[in-house]
Amino acid sequence: MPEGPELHLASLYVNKTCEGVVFSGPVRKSEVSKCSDVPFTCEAYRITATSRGKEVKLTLTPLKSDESKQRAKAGQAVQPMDIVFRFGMSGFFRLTREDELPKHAHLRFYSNEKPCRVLSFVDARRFGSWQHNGTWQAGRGPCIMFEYESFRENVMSHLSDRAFDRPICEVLLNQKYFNGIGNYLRAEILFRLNIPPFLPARAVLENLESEDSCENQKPVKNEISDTKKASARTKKSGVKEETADLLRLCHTVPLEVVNLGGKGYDPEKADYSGFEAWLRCYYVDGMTSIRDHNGRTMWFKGDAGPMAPKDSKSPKAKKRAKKEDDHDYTDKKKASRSRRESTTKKKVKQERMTKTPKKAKDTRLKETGSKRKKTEKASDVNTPQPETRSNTRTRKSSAAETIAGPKRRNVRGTR
DNA sequence: CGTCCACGTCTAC
DNA sequence: TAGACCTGGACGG
Repeated sequence: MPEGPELHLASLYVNKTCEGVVFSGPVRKSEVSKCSDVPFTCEAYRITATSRGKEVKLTLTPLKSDESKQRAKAGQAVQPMDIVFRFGMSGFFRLTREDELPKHAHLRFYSNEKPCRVLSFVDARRFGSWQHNGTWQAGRGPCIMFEYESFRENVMSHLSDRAFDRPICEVLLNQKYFNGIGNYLRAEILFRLNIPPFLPARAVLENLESEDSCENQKPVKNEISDTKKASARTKKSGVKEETADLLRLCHTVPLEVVNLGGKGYDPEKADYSGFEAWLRCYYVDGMTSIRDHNGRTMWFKGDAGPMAPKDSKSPKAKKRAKKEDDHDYTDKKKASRSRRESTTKKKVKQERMTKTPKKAKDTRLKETGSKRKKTEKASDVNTPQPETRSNTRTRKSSAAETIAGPKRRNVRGTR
């Protein structure tokens, strides 16, 4: 879930699903999580959420009652508490019944309902984190989506910062200036403007206005617009996109994802196809990809630009699958695209660009030998898990999803 | 089975 | 500027 739009969608999800829900008791943490315990307990409290860039803040608000003194005495919270979350690569929130806790539910808030429900912070890879009594992380810039003017000002007034010595695609991941932009957004944004990703950032930015020249057109807003959208579609890349500059697209492109109304980037979910169809560049068949200086895959089309890594390594063009898992709240199915499929063309390109494909940082360790670490893993959730898939793993690729499942994607040049 | 890859930070040499 | 931190899906043998 984790770029600006997904974080914001997560906050909307919490506000929507937890509206009117009364939570009760202590906040509970999984055994495996290394994040701090959250010292909050209360007979009755509510949960609301806000987002800023790549962070979400939950506010736990105790309900009023006459006996606040007694409560305070009993160690119960009286004051609200804020908890600030970062999602890492895999974090999200989910409200479920207590007997259906998701795997990797590392922080949990229990309702006082009859069949109890639980709001969980779920994070398979555990790169996410939280901080109680937290504030927005110092050093992160204004939100690209909801603090647009100050975001823009913050960039334009700091162009002398050495941070802008780097290629534009790498600077776009600098959260001090682009709080909310992540790997798919940088690709989509640069693609819209046809900007070679490895142009020097300062050169790309220095001629932009400090104030948005498109000011009149106002932010994209959460307009669940009516019917005019259809026509706007047809003449896409009309005025708007052509006059919009890079900084403005850092604002509008993420808001497009919010307005898609799904979950954003989340291949596991049923409504991923809407997001997938929205992507024009990232992971799209026919586009080029190389690794930037930090080992992150940059997707683009055409010229890479002068600051491209010399020995440039292009990652293997892998395919991606969406699995049909349907336990979703909104089941709006769509025909799944088959856009990232054939790799034939890319292979040729790879041959040219690839020297020694460096391994993903992510995985390098395992392979370089270091044997298995000690940690005999405790169950992720301290709730007993029905350990259905023990070591007798069956390849499950054939059941459930054959109908419209992954097979589709592999359609090669059948055109 | 093993390898590669993934929406992101962090901190240590 | 490398690693470290993690799990799991897709794919290849």
